[in-house]
Amino acid sequence: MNITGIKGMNDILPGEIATWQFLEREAHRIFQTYGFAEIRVPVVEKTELFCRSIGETTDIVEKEMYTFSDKSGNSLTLRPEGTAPVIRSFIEKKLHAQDPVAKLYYLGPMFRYERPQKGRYRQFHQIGVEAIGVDDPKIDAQILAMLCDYFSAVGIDDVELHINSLGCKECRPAYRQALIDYLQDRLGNLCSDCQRRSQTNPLRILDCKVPACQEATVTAPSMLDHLCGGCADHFTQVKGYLQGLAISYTVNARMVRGLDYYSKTTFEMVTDSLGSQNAVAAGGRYDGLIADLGGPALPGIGFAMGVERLVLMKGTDQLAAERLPLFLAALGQPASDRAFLLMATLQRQGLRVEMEYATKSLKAQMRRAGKFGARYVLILGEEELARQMVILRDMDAGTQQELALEGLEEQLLKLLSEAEQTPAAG
RNA sequence: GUGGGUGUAGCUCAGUCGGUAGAGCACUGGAUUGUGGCUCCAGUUGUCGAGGGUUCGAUCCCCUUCACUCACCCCA
Repeated sequence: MNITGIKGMNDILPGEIATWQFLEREAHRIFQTYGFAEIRVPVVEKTELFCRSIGETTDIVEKEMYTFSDKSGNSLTLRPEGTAPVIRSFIEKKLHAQDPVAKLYYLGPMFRYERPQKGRYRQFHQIGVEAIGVDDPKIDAQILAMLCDYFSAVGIDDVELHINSLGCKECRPAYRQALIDYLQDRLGNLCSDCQRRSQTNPLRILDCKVPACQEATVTAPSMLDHLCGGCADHFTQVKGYLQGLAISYTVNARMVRGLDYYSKTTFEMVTDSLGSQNAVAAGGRYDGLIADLGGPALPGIGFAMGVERLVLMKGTDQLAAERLPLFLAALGQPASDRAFLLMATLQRQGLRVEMEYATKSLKAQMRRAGKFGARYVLILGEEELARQMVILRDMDAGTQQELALEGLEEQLLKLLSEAEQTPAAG
């Protein structure tokens, strides 16, 4: 039996890497435009970090973490999300001492032991953003604007922005109790999952997919009606700024977050093109988290995007591979050696060149050049070499010309840079 | 953790009412002694997911198992 990869952990193969690089490149470009700086934190942290930040009773902490002991007996965990490590670093490195506002982004693999399905894997990748130190609703709106900007930049428009407010530690407990009271005499109408949720996470019942549960809760109290003055004002201002920025959104009072640290503004970028894993990006405000982790009492807000889900939506055959400018076809060993040197010289000049390594028929080499989509093929034939010449074939026009071997590199570089100015139709 | 679906060539799949397999694409070569994309011709590729059972004989039937996949759950 061959050694196989691990369930739910995928290889990202050359054929799909162009999409990944594109999505990452656009993230770097846009986030930096908005003043965010990249931060890279380890993939492994002390287990305690995630227990304290995500919440001891969440599914992530209770049953989905890759936790193990290292050789000194420390309990370590592969990060299941990116916010906690970034905040840990922020506190530990005292980034707040240098600048009261920190705008950070990160990208990389996360790990959760879940049953894999479409858009959900055990090693998955997130691109995330954290803005720390600002409680003004302007930053909420700006984060959302940046998120929308990203989606339009990468050409994914089949998404909808949903926003909500979860209140704060002042107003949420009262709402939670009001909801529990409401559900008390309706428990019989709820699905078995929701009966369980009524004990563990009553807010979750609001976005249960079972129609009966939706019907049973149509008149349920809304968090938005129970926000305290500060939270209600904050949410109103966020919506106002979004309108000012012409960002369309849907208020979804039933949207809940899976991690305990969220407060006030929460949001999701959802789609119906991914099956059941419909959130392609999600986030929210986490005003208590930094203090909870032993740092200064600073507010924060952020989001994470699931890269696999972005890739699924973007597709991997959209981005055509850049065509090859030049392919070298050589006939005979001396010509092949010559071509090899020429290829190396041109590559050092920054030109992308390919050749056939084995000695094969010209037909086979031309076929290979065609497969690369080569713009030009340089044929180093034995007869021409004897005359100190080579043939340059224009693959689009089907024409060819002889070039002198002397000064060939300069001629090629000149010709190819001209061809680049006026790209022919593929 | 629970439930459904699927495992046959590198890929997408067909097939054998049980007699150890085929198509298209891809790949290689040829038609053009040294010229790609179109066309035509030829060729190569399989432990028929694994283990066991029934049988003269199993890729096909039965059992077990593993893998993949979708959904529940959960979430990016």
